[in-house]
Amino acid sequence: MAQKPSIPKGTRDFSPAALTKRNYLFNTIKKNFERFGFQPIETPSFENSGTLLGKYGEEGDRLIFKILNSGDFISKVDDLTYTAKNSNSLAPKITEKALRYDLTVPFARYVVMHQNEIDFPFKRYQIQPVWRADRPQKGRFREFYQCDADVVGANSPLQEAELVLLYDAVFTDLGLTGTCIKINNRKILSGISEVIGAQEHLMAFTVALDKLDKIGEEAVKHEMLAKGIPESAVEKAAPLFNLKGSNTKKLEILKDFLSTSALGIEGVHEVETIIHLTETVGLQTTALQLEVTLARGLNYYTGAIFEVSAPEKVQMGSIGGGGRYDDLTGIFGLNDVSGVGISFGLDRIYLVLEELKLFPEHLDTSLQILFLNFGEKESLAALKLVNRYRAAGFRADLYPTAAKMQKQMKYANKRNVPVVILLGTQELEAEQYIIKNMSSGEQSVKSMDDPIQLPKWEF
RNA sequence: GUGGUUGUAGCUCAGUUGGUUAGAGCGCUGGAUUGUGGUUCCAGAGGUCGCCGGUUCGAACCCGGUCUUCCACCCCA
Repeated sequence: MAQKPSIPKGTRDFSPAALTKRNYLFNTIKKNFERFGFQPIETPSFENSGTLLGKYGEEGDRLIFKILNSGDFISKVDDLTYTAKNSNSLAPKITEKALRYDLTVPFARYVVMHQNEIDFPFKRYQIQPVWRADRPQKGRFREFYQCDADVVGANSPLQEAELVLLYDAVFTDLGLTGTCIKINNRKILSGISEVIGAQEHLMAFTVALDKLDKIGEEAVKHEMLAKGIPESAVEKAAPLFNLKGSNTKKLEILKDFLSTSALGIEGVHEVETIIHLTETVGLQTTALQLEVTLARGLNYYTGAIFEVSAPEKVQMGSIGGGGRYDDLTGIFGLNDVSGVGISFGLDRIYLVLEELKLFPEHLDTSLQILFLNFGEKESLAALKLVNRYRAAGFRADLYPTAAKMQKQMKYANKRNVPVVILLGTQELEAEQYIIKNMSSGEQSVKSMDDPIQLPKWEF
């Protein structure tokens, strides 16, 4: 007996049923991307290590899958590095390529490489798998699809507003009501750290602040102090921990709080504009909410930050996120190209739709008609008929062998085929065939000459 | 990367203080039923108890390692 096959942890096979649903999700998102004027691109599964390393912080580098060089790579390593047995110094010498970790950095690379052929502003979308050497958990995999839409070369807040509308359009299309788009601005966060006198602790401050709704106020304060943020600063920031009320009210409080920080006020104005713009157009099913504690990990964001949370009735983290990054292409040598983008967490949205039973019932792209096989002569006639049905746009198939009728019927049953066509010896002689409805058991006889069409009870 | 958790038939799970030949339901195959599926009845196949090693007269059960699963961190979609 052969060894039992397996797949690496954090990876998945997709069955026909699951993939049909996934495709529905992909297609709905794609359709809306295109409606909003985004164009598709694809980039390679793996990039040169240098393109990816150092772009996601130390933590990110650890999670990048590195690809071993081909050939006799080990003999090319100098003795000193080899005998040192240090992974960190050895790895760069034997791995020159790495699997894509996200879509944003390769996109930045793409923009820089193709800057002369791109017409700015460039709106692109990209749906491709990415890989992370993470430890899997529920809704977290080592291979998963990301689904991004970004605009580069336009720094008007109109773009942010458009992206909010795009989120709304997609979730509305999917029938997913009750999602909440949380918005914040990096400049507000910088302004806060400036005002409370913790400028040099901006990162630690935002990371801790981001955890507020998860671990609570006390724990956040504790973490801030532990990270070296002065107690006076934490106390000063305290009023922001419980910022409640409408967006307008929060904006008022922030304006007051940040009055001494030019940067902070700029951020408040940006958020105000985005909220105003989307309110003018109107959101269908999602809510837009200013959330001062929203930070997000990626440190390339410089302006607006978004995060989408699933409807409250389902236990699921964020199902999307994004923001503005002014300097992204800067790391590849192209300055002053502002970008803003959002991302959809496909796997999580899938889980949410599944849990709320929001997938349409008639997604089935599987067989509509199965022709039973009664033997050589009969199947020949059936084959001709199958092709006529196919030409008429039906998904039709002929059972490949003249197996027992019971077996063929069972097969039709299991595959959920709604209609079975019987063309046996008697029918062949009479130049007829029988159409059978598998849910009602109803049958009707048709002549071979009749037009290709199913009775009314079908579909 | 840290700490914990899980693994028995295709699936969901039983399995006594370590004791002969490891069970059930569902599913699968065949038959009752040579041209009619879902129901019913009968029969059958299918397991190196995740893997490797150790303790023992004897291990699915105890111990160690490893892989896997899920969870909490870290981080993130």
